[in-house]
Amino acid sequence: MPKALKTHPTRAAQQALERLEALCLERGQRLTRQRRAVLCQLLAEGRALSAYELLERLRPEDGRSTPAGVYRALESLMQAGVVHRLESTRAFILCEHPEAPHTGQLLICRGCGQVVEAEDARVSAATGRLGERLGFSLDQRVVELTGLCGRCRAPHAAHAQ
Amino acid sequence: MPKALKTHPTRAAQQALERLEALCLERGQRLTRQRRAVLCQLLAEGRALSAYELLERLRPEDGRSTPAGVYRALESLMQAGVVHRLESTRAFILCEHPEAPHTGQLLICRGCGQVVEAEDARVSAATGRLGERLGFSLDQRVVELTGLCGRCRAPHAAHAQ
DNA sequence: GCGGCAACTGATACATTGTATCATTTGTTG
DNA sequence: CAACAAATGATACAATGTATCAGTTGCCGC
Ligand SMILES: [Zn+2]
Ligand SMILES: [Zn+2]
Ligand SMILES: [Zn+2]
Ligand SMILES: [Zn+2]
Repeated sequence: MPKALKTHPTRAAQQALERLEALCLERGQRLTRQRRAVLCQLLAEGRALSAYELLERLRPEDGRSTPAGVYRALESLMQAGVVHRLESTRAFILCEHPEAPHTGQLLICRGCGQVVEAEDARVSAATGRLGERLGFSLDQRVVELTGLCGRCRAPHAAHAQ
Repeated sequence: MPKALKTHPTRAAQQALERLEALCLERGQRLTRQRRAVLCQLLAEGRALSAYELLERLRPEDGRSTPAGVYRALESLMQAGVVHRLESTRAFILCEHPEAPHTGQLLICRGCGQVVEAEDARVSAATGRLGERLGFSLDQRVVELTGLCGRCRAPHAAHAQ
């Protein structure tokens, strides 16, 4: 009788979690204890985490977590389209727009670690056409733009969190 | 008296090597034995290699090569703009257009491993504008498009090389 | 050429990230 | 409940990348 792991999410987070869980099921992924736990942690953290950072956070609640387990859970969640992997930082983050599966762009701030997910039509069109022009049929598009976000670039602004 | 490593490049490769070496020097990188050796191997191989594949190939000629040494050489060559790192495969490849430092796009074939480097104005413009729109000042743009190249997609074509 | 200094190297150890394997457990289906 | 596929637990290992520090090398001005 494996009950859900104890977490204390806010009401909104709870709803977000349910929405993500529904999407996983719709897309043919079983939603198991480990997968739910990974989802919870990513939601609670609100930023990108490495697989081993996830593991650290899961261990206290489930001493049986292992690297392989975490990677397997992440694999399933990426399959379901609710998690993305950041290739340039080797981290994982919740999808911000999981309703429709998509090929997005990720903007990563060096300063605060913030990741913003975009779905820019011009970028998508341009990369698609580039593939065509060079005779490639693309099945994965990694677009990761790194720099400083507005807040981190502001000259002497108080660090408003 | 560390003489240059023994390699037997073609005449054309030799010229390419000299051109790359000149660029490294122009851009303020010392061109040492290890760096030259890494450059040679990448040129000889003509495809992307992981740091440890490079190490395997360097060891026979220079038993003192170490992972740290290879990574340091690669770091310098990337600084000089003559080598790129493929984030999505964790490999390194010679730049095809090293004359002008650039933010290019890489197309990677799953079938044959071929990497094609592009400098598409529309993609560059679109990613640049996306960054601006979201208030980011970008300093790195990773655009890696993976799929099947024309040859690998050809239905029953003979494997013409 | 020669001293002095910064950059680079060699050596070693270690840190991080990701997989393989296989016996066991769990969930679903009939 | 039986049977089967999927997922897990446990363990070990593979692949990728860094830290440290003593010693060496290349460069620059004399
Ligand atoms: Zn997304
Ligand atoms: Zn920021
Ligand atoms: Zn290039
Ligand atoms: Zn191909």
